[in-house]
Amino acid sequence: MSELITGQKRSARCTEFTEADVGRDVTVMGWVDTRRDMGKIIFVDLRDRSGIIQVVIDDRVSAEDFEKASHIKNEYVISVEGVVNKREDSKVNPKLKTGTIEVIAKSVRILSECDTLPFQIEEADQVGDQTRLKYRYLDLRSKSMQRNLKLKSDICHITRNFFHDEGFIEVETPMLNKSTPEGARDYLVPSRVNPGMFYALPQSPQLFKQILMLSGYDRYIQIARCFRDEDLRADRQPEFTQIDMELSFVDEDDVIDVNERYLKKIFKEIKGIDIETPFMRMTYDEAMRRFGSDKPDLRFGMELTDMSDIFAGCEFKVFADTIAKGGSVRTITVPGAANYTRKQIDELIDFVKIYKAKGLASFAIENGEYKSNILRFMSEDIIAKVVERANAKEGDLVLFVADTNEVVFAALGALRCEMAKRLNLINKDEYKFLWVVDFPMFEWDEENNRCKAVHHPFTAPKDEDLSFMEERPLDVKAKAYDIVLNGTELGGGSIRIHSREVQRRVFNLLGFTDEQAQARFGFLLDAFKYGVPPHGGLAYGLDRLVMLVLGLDTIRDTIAFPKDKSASCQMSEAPNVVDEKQLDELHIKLNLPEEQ
RNA sequence: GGCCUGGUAGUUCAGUUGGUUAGAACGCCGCCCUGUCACGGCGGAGGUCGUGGGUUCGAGUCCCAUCCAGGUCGCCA
Repeated sequence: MSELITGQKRSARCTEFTEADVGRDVTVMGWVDTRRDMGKIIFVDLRDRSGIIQVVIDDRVSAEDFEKASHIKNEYVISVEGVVNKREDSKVNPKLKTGTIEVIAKSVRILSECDTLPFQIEEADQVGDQTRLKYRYLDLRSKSMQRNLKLKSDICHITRNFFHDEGFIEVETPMLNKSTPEGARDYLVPSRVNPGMFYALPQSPQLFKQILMLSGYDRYIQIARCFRDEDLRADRQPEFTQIDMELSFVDEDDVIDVNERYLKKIFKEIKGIDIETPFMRMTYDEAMRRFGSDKPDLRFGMELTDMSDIFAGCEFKVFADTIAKGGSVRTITVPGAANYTRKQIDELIDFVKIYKAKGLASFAIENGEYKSNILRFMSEDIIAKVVERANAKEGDLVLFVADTNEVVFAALGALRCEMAKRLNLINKDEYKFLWVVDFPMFEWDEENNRCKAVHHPFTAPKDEDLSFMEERPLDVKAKAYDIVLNGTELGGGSIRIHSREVQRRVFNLLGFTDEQAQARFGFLLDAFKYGVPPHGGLAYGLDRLVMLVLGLDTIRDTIAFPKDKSASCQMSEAPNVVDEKQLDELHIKLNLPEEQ
């Protein structure tokens, strides 16, 4: 049975009624959240996106309508005409916003029935991901998903208002672009009218926003969809949304300043939290040295300590050799973990192996005694120095990793976070913002035996490093900055190169000939011949921002229709195969791997 | 591509050292109930234990392979 809405108009959403409406004739519509049938009286909790109001159906409706109502089940869509009634004190439900009132039905219509559900809506967030995503339309009815999407909408609204008030102009950039093989893999789109040619979906609006600066738009903002064909993670989707901006006639501090005010506003309006500005700033080098990470979580301590000078040339070959080869020995001091068992330490060893560390040495102070698997290699002098520098006290556990700096930082940086989690050292209500600045300009690409841009090739080097860029490229710092919140990178940006000369030098260092650079980024380089303002910008991952504000574990819970781990949509079954005919039109022949 | 964890009723899970007919909660179906709000009461249905193979007198449980899902490393200029 499916009745018409004809002649009815919804008075308001379920929880938009108050005691001021008592006595008023109203029409309410929504989904049946629960139904309590007492035989001659039926209670229905009617739900819409605003929440729940109780409807009472008894002999005040026609016999026909009562019969209808007795067959109502969960998630039926119904409409009820009735009168708002104030509940007696003993019948108030303090759990509902509308708990002091209810609607006494005069008539009931079943607008739509509902099959048996694959899962109960109120339990949706306990259901496995695959089932939730297959029936995403039901999952989206849940309180938590409705809250998440509403909050994301609010954040977008605040974002647009804030940047509009700051003089930013919102401009759309194209979805169909030229592919540039640098960086992440592109999603490709074949062009039917240009056989054999492909567009690429944007990984970010980077080049276009720089062009907009050159064209004089001065301050640009876009809430832009971006695409990257890389493997997925809990916090990574193949399509995601950036809050993308670019500003002209600025240096680093100007970009940082406007964004601190922006984040302050978001947290004030969304969470009611006053965030202190300016945020702390830390260079990349310091972040790596102290936390083993370029996105450190500052909500807890356990900083890394360099022990290399203490162990240089020591008896313990593993440490001594590592140091001699240019690596390092570093530690973290874990408070109150001296009683870790052999088994627990073994778990930690397995943990650091994920990050390529070959092992993990430990040193505990328990009941005034030293316990260590490397104690026999440590002289009293070394022990004293380690205890002092690690600031190790009774009950502490000092964990050592010896390897190349890269591996030591990765392993101890991750271990630091893991131990904080295990020891419950993280205050979930705390928000520690940090600007990580002065990223290196280049890193060495072993595979191609050349320099690679850490950020992207349009990032400006620090003014003071320009003079030695060709001699010592790996020492050059960039005018690049990341905004980090509680150990997650919320966004990043840089001041861009606006000098053709500097741009040419950077391309040369990256191993691009003028011709190659022209072939890939020609339109930008050409444009830059016609008067470029100094400019820079920043982009946030909107979905990640929402995830952090809401304290969610996965970015999927901030996206209405996300992809699963294999980048497929369980609901719509994208991607799918296409007709021969479609491929023929595109002049595409498939060359699939042989089925086993 | 590597590693880790998991896959048992519609859902979430339990299932002992391998041992009769695989359980619970919620949901679902039927009946009863005029103030419930996680309503309650009575009764009932529902499972090729992801798939294939192996070991065994006997496998949800052990072994091998494989598929699927999630996490993670690589990757993400």
